[in-house]
Amino acid sequence: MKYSSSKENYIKAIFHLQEEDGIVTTNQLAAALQTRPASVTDMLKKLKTQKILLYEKYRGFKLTVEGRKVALQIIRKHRLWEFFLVNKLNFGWDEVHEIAEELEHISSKKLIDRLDVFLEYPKNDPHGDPIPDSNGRLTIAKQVDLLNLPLNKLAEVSSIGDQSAEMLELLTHKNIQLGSKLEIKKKFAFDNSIELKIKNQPSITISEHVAKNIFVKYDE
Amino acid sequence: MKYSSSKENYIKAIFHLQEEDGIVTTNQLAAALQTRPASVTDMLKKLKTQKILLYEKYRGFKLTVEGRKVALQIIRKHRLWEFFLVNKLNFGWDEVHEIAEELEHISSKKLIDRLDVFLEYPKNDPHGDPIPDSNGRLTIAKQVDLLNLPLNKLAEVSSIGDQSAEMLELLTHKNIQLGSKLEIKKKFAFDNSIELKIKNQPSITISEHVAKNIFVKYDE
DNA sequence: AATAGCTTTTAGATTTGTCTAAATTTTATT
DNA sequence: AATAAAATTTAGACAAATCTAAAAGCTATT
Repeated sequence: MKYSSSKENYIKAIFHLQEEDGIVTTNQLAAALQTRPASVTDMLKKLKTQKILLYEKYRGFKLTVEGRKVALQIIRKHRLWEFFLVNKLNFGWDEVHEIAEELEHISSKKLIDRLDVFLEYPKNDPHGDPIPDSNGRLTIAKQVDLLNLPLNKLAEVSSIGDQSAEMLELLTHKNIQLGSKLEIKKKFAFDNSIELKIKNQPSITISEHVAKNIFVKYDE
Repeated sequence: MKYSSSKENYIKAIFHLQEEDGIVTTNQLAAALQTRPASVTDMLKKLKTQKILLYEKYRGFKLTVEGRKVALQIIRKHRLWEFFLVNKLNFGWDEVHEIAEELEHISSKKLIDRLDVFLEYPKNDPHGDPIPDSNGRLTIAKQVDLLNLPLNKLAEVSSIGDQSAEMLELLTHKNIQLGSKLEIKKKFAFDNSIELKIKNQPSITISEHVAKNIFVKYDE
């Protein structure tokens, strides 16, 4: 089934608020969507007839199983596009949200699955949020800093602790970015420095201080 | 200024019909957009007040300079996205049109210019149609077959004459695709075979028969 | 348990883009 | 030049998404 951009925005907003607060209210939703409570009520009724939502007036609402599925597909698209914008088109992670808000409404499922392949199945978007897979499943991957990543375990850079200009300079120089796939080849007990290999790149060495500030995710 | 998807579709359709037939009629436009003549009239009035269109009822209409500019930006987006879909996401050139119809309405100009950089400024979309540049200019590039491309002149594959399975197999094997940038390194007078170098790839040799069926564009 | 103060919903409009059916204008044909 | 045929426009409606103002329903406090 296809939904209008507007409906998709409601579905996504309800999903996010539900995650955070458990219960979502009309006023909250109106605030999140920058619209009026009356408009929200109108839309809730429509979503109810489309079985996206369980809704009884004055008594609250929440997404159905189907509604959650739709929400996760939209979130998948949003986050994959964000990853694309940052890692392929060199946008800064602070400037991609708005563009992804538009791109997430492009309907082709095939497009998004091909994009996923092209991007090599990233696990997290540039803000570190997890990307649902093709079936809408959110893999709960472990997030650890590089000091705690087991040897030879393939992992993906998911967030950076220290975002100072100095740290970013270092990361740029070593060509480490969000989404980089890497594994640790050696840990030196002497100074806790680490030798690691990023996919398609020669091995590099980083200090304990740097390793502490790079967080990665991996399966299992 | 921003225009709705619907308006953009009208603007683009008028531009294309104008190119082909010189004069565009209400009925033609209705047919092209799969809508009714009455709806077209309604929209023409709106486009007129927005100065996209010169329009006098019953007497015809055509795009203003501004309208043509808008049209070219939409076409630029459409064709760049098509190129992306075929060359990066491995879609067939016959399955990209519909997806590009959606993508062309994404508004960010910065996005499209970055995409252009990422794709290395392709001159033609997968159907061989020229891609307007960032300023909306359509470079009228020469299109010639490989036999007639001057030595050491950088050119871009823009269309394929013989689209048989055998030809496509050969092109796939030699890694020649629409959009490939290449130059001719040597022409052998003996059998008219050609040695050419595709960007980032080792040199290859092709026969006269193949060369005759590969069309390229280049500047000047 | 009454009521004041929120929250939510309804009623009635508005905008955008579309439609049908009827009217108008242009054009083509006799 | 008159009229038949075709093209175009108008008039009036409708669906989607939104709004304002007013009504209705909750809930919290006395």
